[in-house]
Parts: sequence; C-alpha cells; structure tokens
Amino acid sequence: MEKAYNHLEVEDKWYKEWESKGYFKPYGNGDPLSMVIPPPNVTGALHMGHALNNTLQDIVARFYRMQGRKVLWVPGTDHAGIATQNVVEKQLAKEGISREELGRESFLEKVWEWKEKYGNTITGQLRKLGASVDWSRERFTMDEGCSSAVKENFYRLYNDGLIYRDVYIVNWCPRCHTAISDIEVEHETKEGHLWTIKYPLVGGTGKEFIEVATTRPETMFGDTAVAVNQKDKRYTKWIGKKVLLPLMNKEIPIIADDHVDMSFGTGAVKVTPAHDPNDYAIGQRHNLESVIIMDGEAKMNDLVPKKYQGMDRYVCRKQVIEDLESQHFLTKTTPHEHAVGHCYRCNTVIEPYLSKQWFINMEKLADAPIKVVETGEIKFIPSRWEKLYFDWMKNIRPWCISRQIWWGHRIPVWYCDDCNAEIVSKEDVTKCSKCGSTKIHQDEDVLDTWFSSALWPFSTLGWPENTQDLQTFYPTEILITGYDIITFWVSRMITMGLYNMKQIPFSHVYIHGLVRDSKGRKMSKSLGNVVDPLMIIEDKGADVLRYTVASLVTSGGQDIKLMDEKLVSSRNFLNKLWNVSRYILMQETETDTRLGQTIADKWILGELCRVVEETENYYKNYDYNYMIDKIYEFVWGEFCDWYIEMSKLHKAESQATMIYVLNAILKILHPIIPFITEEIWQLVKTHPLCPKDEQSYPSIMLSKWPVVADVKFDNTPVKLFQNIVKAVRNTRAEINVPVSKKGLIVIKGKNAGLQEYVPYFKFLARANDVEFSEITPTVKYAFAVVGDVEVFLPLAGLIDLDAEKTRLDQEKNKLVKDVDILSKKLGNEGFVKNAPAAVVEKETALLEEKKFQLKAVSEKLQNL
RNA sequence: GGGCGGUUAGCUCAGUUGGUUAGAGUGCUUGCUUGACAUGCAAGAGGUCGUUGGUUCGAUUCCAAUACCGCCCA
Repeated sequence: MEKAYNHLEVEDKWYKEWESKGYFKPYGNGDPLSMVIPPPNVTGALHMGHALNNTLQDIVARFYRMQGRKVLWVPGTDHAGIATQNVVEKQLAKEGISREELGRESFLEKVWEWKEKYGNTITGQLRKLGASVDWSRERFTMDEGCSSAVKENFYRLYNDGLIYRDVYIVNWCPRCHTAISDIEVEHETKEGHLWTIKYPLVGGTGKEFIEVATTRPETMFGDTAVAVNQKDKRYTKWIGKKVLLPLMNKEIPIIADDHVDMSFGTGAVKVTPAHDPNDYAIGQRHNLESVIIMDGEAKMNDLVPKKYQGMDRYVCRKQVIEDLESQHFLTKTTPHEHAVGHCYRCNTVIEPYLSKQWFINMEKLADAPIKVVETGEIKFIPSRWEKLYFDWMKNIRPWCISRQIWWGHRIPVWYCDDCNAEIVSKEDVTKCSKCGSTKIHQDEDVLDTWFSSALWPFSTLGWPENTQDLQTFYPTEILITGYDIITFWVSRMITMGLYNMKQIPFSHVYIHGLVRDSKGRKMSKSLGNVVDPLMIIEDKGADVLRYTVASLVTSGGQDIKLMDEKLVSSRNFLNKLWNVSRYILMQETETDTRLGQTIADKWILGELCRVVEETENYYKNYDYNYMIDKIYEFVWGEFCDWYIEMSKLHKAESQATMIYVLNAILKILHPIIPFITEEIWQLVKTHPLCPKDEQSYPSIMLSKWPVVADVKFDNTPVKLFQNIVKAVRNTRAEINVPVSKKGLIVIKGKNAGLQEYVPYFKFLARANDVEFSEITPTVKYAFAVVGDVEVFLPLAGLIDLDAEKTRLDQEKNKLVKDVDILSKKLGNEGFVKNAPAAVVEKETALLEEKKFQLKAVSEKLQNL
C-alpha cells in the first residue's frame, strides 16, 4: 500500500467499477427497500445542501444493502420551470434576443438544448459524491413517463372537481411574469411608510374629509371603497356616504366591515380589491368592483389618469405622494415597518394581482394526508416536524398551479373558439368534442413544477402504467429531505400519493437541517460565502466530505455549520484508518487462523462485538453523529492506541484477529466512507487469514454486514491495566523522568488478573520489570493510586521531588474534596432513604475507595 | 402577533429515561525522528451548563418565568 492515501485516483476508479458492473441496481432477493431522490434542478450545480442530503441517502442505501435488503434508490432531476426559464432567458438576452421574439416553439427548443448541455452537470457531481443510485432508472420530471403522469393526475383531479379555473387574487411576480403559489412568496420585514390621505366627502361642505392610512398610495386609482369598522363610533355617521377619490375625481362609497382594525392608522382603510388580498375579500363581501390598474410588469395601465400611465409602481408611488402633497391631500407620513412579499426565485416584490388561474382545492384532499400522519402510518423523524405539517395541512388553502411561463408541463386543457367548450384530455386535442369545430386552442399556461414533483415517488416507478417496479417498490420506505420543503414537497407527495395510489408514498420522512457557513449564515451567492462541495471533494475527497457531514448531523436535526477544522479532523481519521490497515497488511503472512489467542485479542473481539451491535442500531435510528463518535473512539482509541500496540508483542498469534477486526471495521464504516473502505477491503478480502466467504463478494458494497460472535470477556483487568499504564505515564511526565529511562513498577493491592499483563506493562509503561508486592517499598519512589491499587515507581535519582510533592498535594486536595462531597451526600438521610439502592451502594463503595486513596496519598506525602 | 429551535471549554458541538468530580473534535501548553501514521505518539491546562424561581434527597437534564440569537407562519 502507498504511504499516503490518494483519494483522487481511488474514488474515480471505484465509482466507475461499481456503476459499470451494475452494483447500484436492486440486488439479491431480500425485502425491497426503495427511496426516491429529492430531484435537484436539472440545470443546477451541486451545493452543500445536495451534498448533505445525498450523503444521508447513500448511507441509508448502502447500510440496508449490506443488511440484505433489495435496495432501489431512484435518481433524477427536476425541470425547475421558472428558474430554468430565467436562466435561458438571461442567456438569450446576452445575444439580444427575447423569448417573445423567438416564439414559444423555438424558445422551448433552446431550453431543451440547454438541458442537454448542462443537465448532466449535477448527475456527474452526484457520482463524484459516491451516490449509489440506480442510474439505469434515472428520471426527469419532463420525460415522457413523468409527463404522462402529470396529465393523468390533472385529468383525474379535474374530473373529480378538484381542479378548477377561477378569477382570484394571486401572487404575481412582475419580473417572472407569472403567478406563483402562496408558499413561493418570501416575506421580508421592510422599513416603509404609512401615508395618511384625505378623501373629501361628497355632498359635504367641502371641508369634510375621511382620512385613510396606507402603505401603498399608488394603488388608490384602484380603490372602489373606503372601509371602516361598524363599531367605530368615529365613523358611524359616515357609513353609506360617498367620498371623492383624489387625483381621480371618482366617487366611491364608505362601507362597514368587521375585519377593519380600528387601531390601525386612522381606522379607515382604502379598499383596492384588485391589488390586495384582504381588500379582495372585503370586495367579495360587499360586491365591490375590482379595478386592475397595472399591467403584467407592474406598470400603471390606462385605467389610471393619463399622467401616471406607463409608470412603474414605485415611480408612480413617488409621483402620487408628490401630487397629493401639493394638492393638500396628504396629512401625515410616518415610518412604518411591514412585511413585504418577494418572489423566491428572483426576489422581486410580489404584486397581488387579480387574474384567471387554475387551482387545486386542497382542502377537499387534506383529510387522508392528515390522518396517515396522525395514526403514525407516516412517521416524521424528528417528530416535531409533524407539527409544521399539521399546521400547513389543517389550514390549507387553494393551490394556484398555473404559471404564465413556457417551460413546463402545458396545461392539458383545450378551448373551443366556436362553442367555448373546455376540454380536458390526456391526448392532444384537434377537434372540439362538443361541436366538432377544429378552431380550438390549448391553454397557454404551464403547471407549477411542484405539481410534477408531487408525483415523483410513483411517476418514477412507472405510474400511470402498472409496472413491475411500481408493484415491487411502491410505497417507498424512506424519504430524506431538508425541513425547508416539507410544505412544498413532502405534504404534496403525501396528498397526491394517497389520491392516486390509495397508498402512502413513504413510511419514514427523515428531515435534516440546512448547511450553513462557519458563522451560521445561510450560504448565498450574494454573500459570497458558498462552500463548493466539489472543491472539498477535489481537495480532500468525497469520503472526507461525507464523513464530516455525517458527523455533524445531530438527532435533533439542527442546522449544520461547516468548518474547515472539521474537514481536517475527518481527513486525519481516514489517514489513521489507512495507516493502520497498511500496518496490518504489511506484516508477513502467518498460517495460524485461530482468533482470540491472547488477552488482547479476546478483549478487542469483545469490544468489536459491542460496537458492531451498537452501530447497527445507530444506523437504523439515523443517529449518525453519535455513531461516528463511537466508531471513532473504537477505531482510534481502542483498536489503534491500545490493541495494535499490545499486539506488537505477539504479532503472529494476533494476525488473524487483526484482520478479522479490520474487516469488520471497514464494513461498519462503508456506508459513510465507501471509497477508502472499498480500496482497503479489496486487499483484506484476499488475505489468507480473512474469513473465506468474503471472497465471494466482488465488492464491499455487496458484502454482508458483519456477524460477530458474541464474545464474553470480562474487561475489568484490561481497564485496570490501562489505567495503571496511564497513571505511570502521567507520573513520569509530571516528575520529568526522561522518556528513555526505564524503571521498575511496583503494584500493591488487589492485583488479580494483572500478572498476565506484565509484558504489556514493560512495553507500554516503560518498565524494565513489574513487581507485585504486599508491602510499600523502602526506597524513594514516585506514587500513584488507581482504584484500590497503589503504584510505586522507585526511580532512584530520577525523581524530581518538588514536582512529586506538588503532584501529590494536588491529588490530595482533590481527594479531600471528593471525600467531603460524598460524605455529605451519604450523610443526607433523604438521599439514603429515597435514592435507588444501587445508587447508594455505588456511592458508598466510591467513598470507601476515595477514603483509601486519600489515606494512601497523605501517607506518601508525609514520607516524602 | 402565533409557532419552532438554540444558549454547555477560546471555537464548533455531543450529553439517550434526573444520580459521583459534565464529554469529544479543534485550538492552546509540555515532552517525543518509539519499528503503520508528525494527517502522528504521550501528558496537561481549560466549563459556577444564558438568568431567576419551582419540583426533588439530588437538576445541564423536568416545570414556570425571563433575556438574547436564529428560523417559519400571519
């Protein structure tokens, strides 16, 4: 083996091997287990969120594959309608072409070209990460099958009366030129103003006004009423009268509505039904006219006075304020903080906009999805996310699914120009089914991308066809995703899964946190704090990235701060694993195949048995951070630091055990760090002392989870031995004994079982001999007490007496404190009476030990 | 305004049913060219567990209040 591990060469080599040999396909005859990948944006690039999400999925896939399950992990990408269209439009803009100039057909050709060119970027990057997805089943939300699923779903929902088209106020993005759904709007608190405007009373003295407060004066041209609360005494006399809209000279009524907040502003609000959702609701209740005063780009249209026509909404706002002021209609301007909705794709301020859109009546679909989570048929991990899910589902509102863009699934509805029939069809329509006219046209809009994503767990398995895959692998078992798309995606998959399949789409939803920068900030291009996972893979390897990410995932699902130090620590661990393997494999091959010949062998086999069992449970509970801690401690702390060192005294007898333990270590680590474990395992499996059946597996990823014999071994003597060695090392270091000097160790007290460890003491504690004695040595010595064993280091002439005195003094002080605390505790009647007997017993024994140690240390200090 | 999460060593974080003297990695100090590893070995220093009350024989852990930070929803 090379002295240093070369990840660049090894990782590429094994991934090619695994993929080309078809190891990612469902393997064996085990119980099927399937997962679908959260499809990344087809034109996107791998970011840390993907790296985390796919590492976690791959860990699950590889673990269960080794457990004998028939694992299918389906990969694929998402067409990301708005985002992709934006990207391609921007590209075209550089060439001075707009999509309108190009026309729908040609533009879509361009997008497909773009997809062909860049669509492999992210899938290539998933390969770099080591994802064991079945590429032969790769899907795309706009491929033929998924498109047919979308049409089928639309068709069914429409015929069940759950999809409808209606004029409604929606969130309009003036930059993307499309409606978006409620959850696609991001609210940001912004410093704005509250303007108070006088609306003069019609038929009054000319000096009577009602004052309205607004944050959006430019929408006044669309006002069709002023509303006050019925209970508001200030305005009772005004209700039913009319005011004159300034700058417009249009008469509008004053109405009473219970939803008006009397404490806000002046208590009177202007009502603009076409440009505010609350006002729209008021408008509906009072049968008010809705006047749309802007175009699709949020520029003022020809329903406003000529002066303002064509102005951008913000330019217009400025002008309106100026004009109101000069005409003495503006009475007050106060700073005001309020939430402003922004488009999640381009961050443009959303314009509430009245338009005709397609909706899904989610409320009628919500019962079953709520129930399956309530009954535990679908389990969220951690369970606290169920609350978010319930909040969302129980207050669900109509889902606006139409988008005024071109890239996406075109709505499968045709309209007859002659008889106005609305025809929904899974096949393209050329003739009106009602009147036979051929003058028909398809709906111009496309569907929300999430509409197709909602079908992903079954559309990827072949639905609406009843395929073998669908029968074998639906429902899927585990869905792994970040908490940011529980509402966007998880809830909709559950809804559509139940609606179309009459079965849940998955039983476990494992929710992880988001990856943040070292300061805890969200990674974003504008902040420039984006960590590119590919740079890490290039620099340190995918294994290092995976190990780091997995070690940072907590069971509580906290967000993850990615720090360079963590990556270095992970790399060091892999280096350790590499080197200990190299050490083991570089030994001359022995012929003795017996395991557990020495006490060291027996001890490590016992520990291995415990670790393998614990690890299996941690994997099953997604408890990766704790698991890695335990494996790290076992591999580095116990195997390398103690076992390997001890085994150097009997390399030949221990070789079989060493290989055996190494083989198991590689297997339990494989799901986390697949590449390095494969590289080493290929060497281990052909070693003559490796269990023979390993050779029947071509790859560690297809090999079986280790079955470790339940070795019963009392590790009390080993622990005592280790503690004495540590005490001796500590003592020698503190009293400045040169490392090169060896000395005698005298052990006094209960030393049952320690005789066997004499050679190890000599080797690991720099002893030239070890004596077991019942009496205290008479020569000068340094002293330590371990449990109820006294340890003497008679190092004549080498002892720094001052240092030894300081040491023992400190030790004594500590023991005095311990004895004090324990005495008080055991002197407390309440404790002795109420605490469990086992605890009292333990504390009593401990007090005895501390008393003994205190006495021993005090004596030695006096004799110094 | 409603909800959720966080606050533990210089830094980043664990802490699984309440039970001694609270752990890890990293950083720091000291000593080591020990026969796989200096990406290493050995030893060490470092915390009144955000604050205040309560329950309890006993609270980092359970309850209540409060402060600060972050996120989501309206």
